[in-house]
Amino acid sequence: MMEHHADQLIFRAIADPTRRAIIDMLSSGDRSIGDIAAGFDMTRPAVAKHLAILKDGRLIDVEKRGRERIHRLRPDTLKSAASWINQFDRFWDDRLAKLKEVVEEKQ
Amino acid sequence: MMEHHADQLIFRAIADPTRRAIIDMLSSGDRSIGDIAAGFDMTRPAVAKHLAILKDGRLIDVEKRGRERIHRLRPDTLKSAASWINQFDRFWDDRLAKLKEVVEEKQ
DNA sequence: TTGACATAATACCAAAAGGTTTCGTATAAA
DNA sequence: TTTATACGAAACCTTTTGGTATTATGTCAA
Repeated sequence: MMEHHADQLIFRAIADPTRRAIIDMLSSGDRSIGDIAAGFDMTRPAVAKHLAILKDGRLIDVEKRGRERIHRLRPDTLKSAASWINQFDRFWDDRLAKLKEVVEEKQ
Repeated sequence: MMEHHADQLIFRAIADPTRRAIIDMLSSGDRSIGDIAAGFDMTRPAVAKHLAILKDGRLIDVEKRGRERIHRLRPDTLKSAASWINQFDRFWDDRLAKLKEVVEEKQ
């Protein structure tokens, strides 16, 4: 089951809780680095690093507007991660069905 | 949007490509550490550490059987990660619909 | 009982991650 | 034109991560 390099960048991007919080924040509207940093107890360069990693994972796009950089969540990329996770749906169903059988037997 | 510590352990567990490969491997059957290590170019202690992290994230269960430890994928835990990702479904749909509008306007 | 085997536990190492401070540059505003 | 602002980039520090090698322990098998 060979995996693409791009997938690894996505998983790396969502591995950090700060970056997931940034994703949550951007889902309610586009923001500059300063706006985002204001929501965290962290310096701007630190936030900028997180944003660079999110950009590497193609989870956000950046648009230069005047002296600001507006960060916008991409509407598609997270689906790659979702699809890996969802391949276990059949596994879950099978296992939970077996568990149900065992439980019902014991009654 | 406060997040549970347990969630962080799950994301940490799936962040590493070796651990995702182990998850894939275990989805086709339970295995001992030695079995798993045979599938990787890596020493047994290294694999054992990955398994410990997967266990912390409650993605696998371990059963002591004789002198072996059998590792079994849990059928439920990955759903927490899936649910975080899936909360963006509405966002994707909205954005893609808007993109479609823009594209059609330009034609 | 003795030897082989599966794993645990520990110590150790290099590289990556996550943060800071400092300084430089481009743009906006006075 | 001068000043303030938003950001980039680099240097640096500390902790975590992912790996190794080594040694110890418990269990099976001859």
